[in-house]
Order: sequence, then structure tokens, then C-alpha cells
Amino acid sequence: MVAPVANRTTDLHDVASTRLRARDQRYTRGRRAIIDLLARANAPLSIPQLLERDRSLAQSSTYRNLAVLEGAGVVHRIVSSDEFSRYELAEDLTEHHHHLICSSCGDVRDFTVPSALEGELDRALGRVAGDHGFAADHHRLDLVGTCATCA
Amino acid sequence: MVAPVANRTTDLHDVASTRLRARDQRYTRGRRAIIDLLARANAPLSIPQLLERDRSLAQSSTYRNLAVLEGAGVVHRIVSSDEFSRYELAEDLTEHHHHLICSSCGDVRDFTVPSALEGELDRALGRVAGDHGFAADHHRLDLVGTCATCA
DNA sequence: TTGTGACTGAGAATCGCTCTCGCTAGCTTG
DNA sequence: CAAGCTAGCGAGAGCGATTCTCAGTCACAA
Repeated sequence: MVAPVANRTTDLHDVASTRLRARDQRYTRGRRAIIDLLARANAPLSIPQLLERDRSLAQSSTYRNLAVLEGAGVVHRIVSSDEFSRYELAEDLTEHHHHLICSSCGDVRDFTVPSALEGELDRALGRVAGDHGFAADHHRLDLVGTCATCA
Repeated sequence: MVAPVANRTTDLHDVASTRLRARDQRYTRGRRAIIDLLARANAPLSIPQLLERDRSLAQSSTYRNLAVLEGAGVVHRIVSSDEFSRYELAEDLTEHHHHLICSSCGDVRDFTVPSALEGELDRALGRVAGDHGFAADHHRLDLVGTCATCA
């Protein structure tokens, strides 16, 4: 559902590598593995999910690397009311999207809304931000409920 | 900005009391104090904020009471990427609204969007939910950025 | 090959939050 | 009023996701 802007995976790695290098950081095997997993998932993943999908990842390194990747703007952290936070590729590496959040199992899936509506939303939010002297960075739209498998 | 549906505070307390009683729970001083603070704030408050505003509240009791109040549907818990979670009155006791979240200081303010747009949004989200076999409970729209005082 | 600085991973430490437990308080029945 | 029952209370212990520490590695440049 979410098509990477860099539509060949190698491009994605190039972008990640470049953004890290700009901060004097290296694009190591562990970091590449994380990006691969996130790119393949099309949904935000928690650390346990990442560790499970790639047993060679160490927990502490994964936490650290995700923080580094977030700082470099390659990855975005999502905190729902679930016990774990989740990570996805930064928005400029994917397509603008939103989340279906299952309040029963905590799982998250991506979805999009028609771009016309999205545009209207953006304009309305722009006005709201202006009214409040708020410098908007991005918006977040989640649909919370029960997923098909939990129903 | 957010006008309680029960526009006299006493009504609010009546509702809270009734919902608790329905679960064999009492509307005690500490619980009433929490509701008062939340009703007065017009923005979600964290536990530290609550404890600071009413020094007679005990931390452990406040955590417990907020969980109880949430279970009774009187209060709603919000987890942002901030270190603390925040609580506000349940949506049916206030007006449907959204949040301006300052990623610098973590503070949250309420805002609303035109009801026409809200309706459109609801219809679009309803379609999305249907497409995914998802039983939607509610949606959540946040504007993340930097507030006026942090700018 | 040597130096510099980032990376690694196992375990310790942190800290928001939850649980435990002895005690109090409100309500109901005798 | 007393007795019983159940919910609440609060201080501190406990829990668990996340972060920090630290002693080695590993890349890359000179």
C-alpha cells in the first residue's frame, strides 16, 4: 500500500546512508537490516517484532540504532497506547498515510484517504495552526477500533 | 474551547457518579478532585500536572483512580510521544475535538475543525474501515509542531 | 600499522507506571 | 449502635520498556 518514494530498495539505502553520513554516522549492517525490515513491512513495527524477524539483531543495539535513525530523519517513531512503541520509515521515504490501530491486539496497518480530502484537511489545519501561533510540522490521523482478526 | 455537554459542573459530577456506581464504585473525594481539575483545564493533563495542581492527591491513588475513571468511561487516556501520558474527560462529556501537540515541551491544546469537514472525514474513514474489515471506534487527529511559547 | 572515532552487545540502571498490603471509610443489615 | 462487607487509601515494593555503561570491534584515513 505504501510505495516508497525511492522505489528501488537500493535507492532507499542510498538515502539512509547519505543522511547518516551527514551526521558522521555509518550505515552498518544492523541499521541496514532494520531499514530492510521496515521497508518490507508496510506497517509500523515494534522492537520485539524486529528482533523476531531478524534474530541476529541485538536488543540494545536495535533500540540505539532506531534512535540514531530517527535522529537522522530516516525513521519515525510512533507511540500508541500499546505497550511498545513502533517504528516506520520517515514519511518522505514513503507515501503520506495514516494508521488503523487495533485497540485489542495493538497492531497497526497503513491506509490513505483521497488526496482531495487530504488537501482540505491540510488547509483547515493550516488555519487552526495560524490561529494558535502554532508552527505545524505534520498531522496525524488514526482510526482506532478492532481489527478483522480480533473481531 | 471545549464546552462540556453537562454544562454545569454539578451535572458532570452526577454523570461521573452514576457511571461509577454502575460498576459498584464510589465517587470519592480524590476522584471528584481529578474530574474537577480535568474539567477546568480544557486540555489533557499528565499525572505530574494533576499532582502539582492538587497537592493533596497521592500519586499511586491518582494512577489507580484514573484507571478506574477510564474504565467507567468518564476519562480518556492519551499517549503521545511525551514521557507522560495525559488524561482528559471522555469525549461524550465534552465536545469532539483534536489536539495541538508541541513536540518541544510536550504540551497539548484542544482545537476543533469545521463540522462539515469533520463529517466528510467521518464518511471517508467509514469507507476505509469497511474496506479493511475494521470496526472503527473513534478517530484521532493531531497536529504536531511547535507551540507559540516554544517557538 | 597506527590512530581516531563510531559501533556493538550484554548487563546494569532508569523511570513511568502498577501492584501489594495493612488500614480506613461508607453502606447495609441485625 | 454494632458487626460485616466491600471499596478506597497511600507508601513503598515491584515491573518492564527503554536507555545507559563499558570494554572490546571495526572502519577509514594518514
